[in-house]
Amino acid sequence: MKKTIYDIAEELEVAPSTVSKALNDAPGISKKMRERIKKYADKVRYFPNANAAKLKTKKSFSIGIVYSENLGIGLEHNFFSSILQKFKEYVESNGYEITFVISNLGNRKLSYYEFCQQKNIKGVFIVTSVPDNPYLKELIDSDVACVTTDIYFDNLYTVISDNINAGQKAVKFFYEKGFRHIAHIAGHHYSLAARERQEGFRKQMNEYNLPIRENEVIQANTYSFEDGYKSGELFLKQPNYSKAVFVVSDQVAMGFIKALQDNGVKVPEDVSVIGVDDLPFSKHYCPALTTIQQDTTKIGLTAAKKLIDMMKYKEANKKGITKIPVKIIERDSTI
Amino acid sequence: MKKTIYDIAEELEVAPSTVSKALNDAPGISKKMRERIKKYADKVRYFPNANAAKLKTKKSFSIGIVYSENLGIGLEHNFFSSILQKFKEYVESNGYEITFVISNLGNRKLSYYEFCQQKNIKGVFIVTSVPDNPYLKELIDSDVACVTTDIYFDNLYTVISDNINAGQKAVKFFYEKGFRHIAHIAGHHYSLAARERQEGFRKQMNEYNLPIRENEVIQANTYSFEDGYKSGELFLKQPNYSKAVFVVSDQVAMGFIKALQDNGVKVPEDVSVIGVDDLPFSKHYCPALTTIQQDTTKIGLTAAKKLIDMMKYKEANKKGITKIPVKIIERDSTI
DNA sequence: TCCTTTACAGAAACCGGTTTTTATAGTATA
DNA sequence: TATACTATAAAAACCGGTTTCTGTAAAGGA
Repeated sequence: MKKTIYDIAEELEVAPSTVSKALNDAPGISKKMRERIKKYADKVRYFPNANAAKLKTKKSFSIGIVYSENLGIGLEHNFFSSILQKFKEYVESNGYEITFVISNLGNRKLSYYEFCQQKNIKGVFIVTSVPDNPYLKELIDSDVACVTTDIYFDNLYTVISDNINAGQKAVKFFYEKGFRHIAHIAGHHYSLAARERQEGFRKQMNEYNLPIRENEVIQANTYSFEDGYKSGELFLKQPNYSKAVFVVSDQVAMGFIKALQDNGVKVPEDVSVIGVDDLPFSKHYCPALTTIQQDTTKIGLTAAKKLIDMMKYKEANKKGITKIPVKIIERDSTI
Repeated sequence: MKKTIYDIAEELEVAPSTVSKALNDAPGISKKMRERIKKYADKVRYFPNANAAKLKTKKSFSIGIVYSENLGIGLEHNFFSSILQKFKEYVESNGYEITFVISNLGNRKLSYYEFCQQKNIKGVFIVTSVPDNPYLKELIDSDVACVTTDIYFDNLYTVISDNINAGQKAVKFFYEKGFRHIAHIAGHHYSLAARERQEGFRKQMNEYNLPIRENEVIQANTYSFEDGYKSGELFLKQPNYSKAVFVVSDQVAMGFIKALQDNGVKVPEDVSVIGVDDLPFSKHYCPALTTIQQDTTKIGLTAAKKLIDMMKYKEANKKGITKIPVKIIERDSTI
């Protein structure tokens, strides 16, 4: 049977409170007593009942993950899962555990905030590209520390790739290769990242005084291969299309390239394509994708550190933004 | 401030125990009283403190995930993460939540079993391909219900693809296309799935009385693209190599194919290749991969159902195996 | 009509910790 | 030496539920 603090106390012939204080390094205990108790507790591999402790202290070492699955991709989404993986590693190595914040627990419906209240969760990492959940606002406005990625909210700390710079870097890259006409396959406007990438694209085009052909700014409705393919077909219909294309993401870029290939247009010989992400698979695509790499390791780590700070030191600023630099990975989809 | 059961009791001028009984549908309460209390609790959005409840009842709606990250891939591993995703969806829709079982919590080292003890976790899903963790055995031998995938243990319930059949299906597929020489890129022997796929391969070859050229059973050390590439180079060195190759996984198959392509050997014109998995990217590879699809949805769901059963009904058999059927997806890497 | 059940609600104990309060030494101060 | 202070350990209260025990009024049976 599992030992309680009372067992320890009895076996050592001391008071339960003494045991508690000894194990928690609380004051009011002699060094000798503390060591005796610690040694014994170690020997019998005593572990405190977390529920009892949390009931009293209202503290918990849990960090919530709000992982929206609106698109049905969830953990299979490579970009998010790799951020989450790094996040998880960091917080776990700091003694926290992660819990998915869900909206039905033990057959009762509850909001994200209520879930956190119930579990004494003081900090959450919001990982979603679709900020349309009604529960989200309630959570953000509460006293729960929140960090997010890929979306902005007022009063919320965001860790995100420098997407504007991503757009700029893509244009710069093409410009330096001598291209003067550059097309853009954009993402849906509900995606912040997509909007910013387009913004960066436009900014840098203007900087270089390059004309933007609006018919060559084509919007892909989702981040999918299929919508990339469609955008490729649409692109080919444009008269005298550009020879350089900046695509909002690698996944879309792959579909886009496939459409070109299926229509006899060669990449990179006829058209150069650059994507964004650097998914594990991007380097194995044919052609291997030139892309603007998102640093998922750094995003996950930064988010984790920030969140733990916010939870530890109440005074840490609860809003703001950290932009994670991106870099170009040149491969074979560009000349 | 969050309401407690005492607040409710006071406001309704009844005893706390009465409130508890009413909300839990426990006997000994009149219908009228029960409804009055429930209605009021609903109105003020009362939610019980989970820690207090768990402290007393020792029940929890947590399911542990032992997610081994020895290879540093963790959640980014597509096959596992997609199983996990389905598992998660199912258990969550049944009112459970998932918790990652970790070995340091709040700065204390503890074994998987101790973690579960502490958190009152009664069931875990073990997702790992490398069963070398010393903590694992302790957990499996304990009273915690365990379900796993992709590894076998005595006294443990396993949900796994029918890998032997996968090997057989691959050989059959080639045989029916007229191939009589079939090579196999095998996985490392520590992987159960890899061993079984090879077993199926050999079994079916024997069935057809086809000779197995042992020099064409090449072992890839890991499931990586890179090792696939290496095995491709090695394969090409074999004199008069076969025109049909069954590769242990899609990832390895992609590397394998790349090696052939880089050496001027065309797939499928010169060599037909079939993999196993059907990763999200497999259909986008060039050539699109013919593969034996693992049904991750069914694996995840089956594991979830089984585990919940085991937790609910103690008598449910704790060991056994469910083999999930696989099916061939024919694409462009085979003639 | 009187006694025994039964139904229901309240009181109290309990889960296993933590924290506050109290008691008792031993030590310092006057 | 008497008193005040400190350090330490025990006792008790508490966190917020659940469960058991108790008491009482109404219903049922003789």
